[in-house]
This record gives sequence, C-alpha cells and structure tokens, in this order.
Amino acid sequence: VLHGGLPLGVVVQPASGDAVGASPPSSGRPETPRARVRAAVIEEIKAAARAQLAERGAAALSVRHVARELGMSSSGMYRYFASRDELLTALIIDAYNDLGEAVELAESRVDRSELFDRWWAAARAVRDWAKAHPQEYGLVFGSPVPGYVAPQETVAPAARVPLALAVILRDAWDAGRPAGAPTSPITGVDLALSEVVEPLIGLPPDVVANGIIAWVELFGFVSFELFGHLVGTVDNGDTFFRRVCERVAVTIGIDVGVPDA
Amino acid sequence: VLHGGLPLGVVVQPASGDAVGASPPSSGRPETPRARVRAAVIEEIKAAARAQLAERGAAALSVRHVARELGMSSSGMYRYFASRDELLTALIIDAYNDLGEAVELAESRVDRSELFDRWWAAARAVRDWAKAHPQEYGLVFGSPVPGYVAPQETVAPAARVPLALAVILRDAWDAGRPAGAPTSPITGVDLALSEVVEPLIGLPPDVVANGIIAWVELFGFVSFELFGHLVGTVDNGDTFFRRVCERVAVTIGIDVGVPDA
DNA sequence: TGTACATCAGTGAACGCGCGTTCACTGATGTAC
DNA sequence: TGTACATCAGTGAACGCGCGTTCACTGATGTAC
Repeated sequence: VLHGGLPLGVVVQPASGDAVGASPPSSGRPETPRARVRAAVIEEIKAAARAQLAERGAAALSVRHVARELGMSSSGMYRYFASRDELLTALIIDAYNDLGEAVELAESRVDRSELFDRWWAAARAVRDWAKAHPQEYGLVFGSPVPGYVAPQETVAPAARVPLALAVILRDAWDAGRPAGAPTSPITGVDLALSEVVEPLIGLPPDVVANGIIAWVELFGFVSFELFGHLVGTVDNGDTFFRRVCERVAVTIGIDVGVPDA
Repeated sequence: VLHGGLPLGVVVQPASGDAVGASPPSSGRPETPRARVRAAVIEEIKAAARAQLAERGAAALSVRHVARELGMSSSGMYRYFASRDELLTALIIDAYNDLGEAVELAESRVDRSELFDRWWAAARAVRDWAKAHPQEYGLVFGSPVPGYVAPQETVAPAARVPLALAVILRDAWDAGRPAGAPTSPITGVDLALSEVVEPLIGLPPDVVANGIIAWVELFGFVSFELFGHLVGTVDNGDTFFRRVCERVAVTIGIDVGVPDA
C-alpha cells in the first residue's frame, strides 16, 4: 500500500479469516511440533521487522530486507505473510498488545484503593513504553498511511489501554468523588462507546467525557514529547509529565494527595 | 531519506544557505522577471507535491511523479530542488506557515478583550486546518521519519501557533484572572522557552506551564481525532471539541462565560 | 515398525516496476558594451 | 539599437538500485494404514 497508488479511504482487506499468517482457527498454544516451529519463525520474522522499523521507519520496512536479515529467501516470507501489508498489520496488533500489556501490568501492581497511584502507574507505563518503542508507537499513533485501513482484528488490542483507564475511572466513581476536587460537568456530547469499554456503562456522560479528555491528554503529551514538539519548551519532561498527570487526575475526580489551591 | 538506510538520529543537512531552491539571499518579492517566473514554477511544483501528499502520503511522494504531473522531465526538477529531501522540507515549512497564518487570521478577527473567543477562534482554526489538510498536518505532527532532522529554517514557522497562543495567555494574565476560575499552580518544572516565545517572559512559571498544557491538549485532541482514535468513542466531534476548549480555557485562567460548577 | 502418500517449508530465478540522481546537451533569456 | 557572451531552464538517456510478488521446483516432515 505504501507503494501502491490507492486513493485516500480505500479499504485494503477485510479480515481474511484463513489467511496465511494466522494461527489455527481457535486459540491456545500450538499443538503439533510443526505448528510450534512455525509460530517461532513468525516471531523471528516479526522481531526482525520490528528492528527495521526502529532503524528506518515504517515506510522503509521491506519484505526482502527482513528476509535477508533472517538468511531466508524473500519468496520464503510468503509462507508466513501473504503480503507486506499483512506483516505490517501484525506489527500494529503486536504494538497495541505490547503497550496494553505494559499498562495492565504496571497498573495491576498498585493497591486497588490507591486510585491516583493506579492512574499514575498506567500513565507512566504508556510514556515509558512509547520512549522504548518510538517507531512502534508512531506506527500506531502517528499519521495514518493513506489507503491503509486497520482491519477488524486491530480493534480489540487497541482497546486495551482505554479499557484499563476506564476501569480506574469507574473505581474512582464508585469510591465517590473526593471533596475539594470537583469535576466540572461536560454536557451536550454524544458518546458512542463501543461495546469494548464496558466499565463505563452506567456512568454519567459528563464523567465519561472527562475520562476521554484524560485519555486524549495523556496520549497528546506523550506524542508531542516523542515527536519532538516539546524540544525547546520543557526541559525536564519527567517532572512536567508528573504535573500533567496530577492535573488530569483532578479532572477525572481522583484526589492527588497534594491539595489543589 | 525515506529510502536511504540512515540510522536513527543522523542529521541530513544543516541549512545549506545558498541551496538551489532558496530564493535570493534577502527577502522581498522577486525583482527580475526571470526570478518571478522561477518563483511561480516553484509554487507550481509545491502545489503538485501537496496534491500527491494528500493522495498517497509523504512516503510515496516522488520527484519523478511530481515532474510527470507537471509535464516536466524528472531531471528538470533539480533546477528547483537539490533533492527530494529539500522538496519535503519546503512542504513542511509551508505547512507550518499555512497553519500559522490560518490561526493568526482567525484570532485577529476577534475583539481583543474577548479572551475566550480569541482562544476559541485559534483552537478552531487549528482543527479546521488539520481537517482540510490531513496529510500536511500528519507530515508535521505525525511520527517523524527516522534520520530526518528538521533544518533550522523550520523553527520560526513552527513557532507561529505557539506564539499566537502565548499572546492570548499573556493578555489573559495582564487582564487578571477572573474570579471563580482559579488556575492551579504547577511547580518544579524547568521551562526552557526558546527566544521565539517572547510574550511569556515575565509570567510566573506555573502560568506558562498551564499554557503549555493547553497547547498540548489542543493538538492532542486534533491529532487523536484526525488519526482516527476517537472513532467509536465520540459521536459529535464538534461539540466535544468545544467542551474541551472550554475546559482548557479555565486551565489557563480564561473565563468561559458559562460558569463552571 | 515400515511403506506410500500428502502436506508443508524453503529456494532461486524471473517479471515488471518506479525510484533518485547525474551528465552532456540544446535553446532561450538576460547582460555588457 | 545591435552584437557577443554568459547565464539559466529544460531535455533525454542512462546508471544502479531495491522493491513486491509469482512460479515451478526440491526436500523434509508429518499422516494413514
């Protein structure tokens, strides 16, 4: 697609259920030895592709180059991925999952009742992961490639971080808003939450909207910092990020500990 | 650079003062007829390049393709731009300037004393411009190309929007914070404002920090929306954007009119 | 355990393509006197 | 106003390259009986 001349907005491929690179129909780990080897090779390919992504960016990712790196013929790659696009999609899904896992893990290690610490752990995990995997972050949160439309399989992995944040938001709501940190209401917005973000069901729309703002602000900061737009503006990104998170916490009705005003 | 194999972080070209595509040393409009024609051709080239950007994305922008579109030989292009990279840089600078101009114009049309309306006009101009020029926006605010380092000539155009926002922030400060909308202080952050953002000099660091947050949130929202991450979450982007802006206004000490809480 | 067959992984050559950039050149446009 | 020369715009052929993808193939690994 990067080379093709498709106009903006053209769908590339729906889901292609029995595609080449896909694992056997249902889940679980591979049963037969052959399937296990196959899965291992796929991992090897993706790892090499990720390395190239980091070095040269998504636009320069090439099937031939990956094959070379692995000492494989370029045609051999097609036993594992039906096209360059499919390989890219696999990387996108992995990126979402990897980020989601990092966030879930970091957040899960915090005492359930420490709402700010949970939010802070999640936010920091996003930022840390982004800094550790800048190209993968850019692949997912950077400018989209015209003509490429994320296939359906992307949706669930993409929802992991929002979902984790949603749970925090809900717990904060259930715990009751702390005094002295009022959430200002947002009204007149139609929220169309996909069924993926269940925890939010039942919350007042303005609370949900505040949650979305928090989500946008978190990723807005991380993107701006990672993409170099804060250079020459903020010296100590770490401290600034902490302050931003404290700020946002108040927005979603979480007490920071350090009182505001 | 997109095709080359440069590792991350390699500087491509400093400034190349007397480059091919550059106009005569000092400013002003072209004097000789030849220079005028030349400038017109450069504009034609950039326009065609922009069209391709919109259709196929930055990665697929090709000197040969642009030349073809213009009925010119590909080698002829090199009379105007020394390389593909130089053409891309010109597009980046144009994008910054175009966006900056749009914001300045929109903001300048509002009564100086209507602080919220000024902020709102500027914010809306950013969003509108981004939607009208998605690929150019992505070129500038999307994931950076590894190996490409923005040359010095980029800095001033890039500062136009922050500058416009800074003026609003300063005017808000000079007007005194309205009662009932306290700005919560941010401390412990080292701000290293480049000399470009003069209006902020003299403001308390926490006010400046709040301004930066506003800036990040504005672009964070626009990027998220444009890059498709709000799909399935927010239905009415217009209304939501308005609410976000009202929110942010309070953060930077601007009274919205509709009281909060 | 042993044979016969089917499945799969991987190869190497080839197709056709578009790319960035260089180079020696031809005319047209400007400049100096 | 007219000539001689320098500058510039633009051409066409060529260089060398890497790309995605296909195809007929060879062995190795698995499966059925």
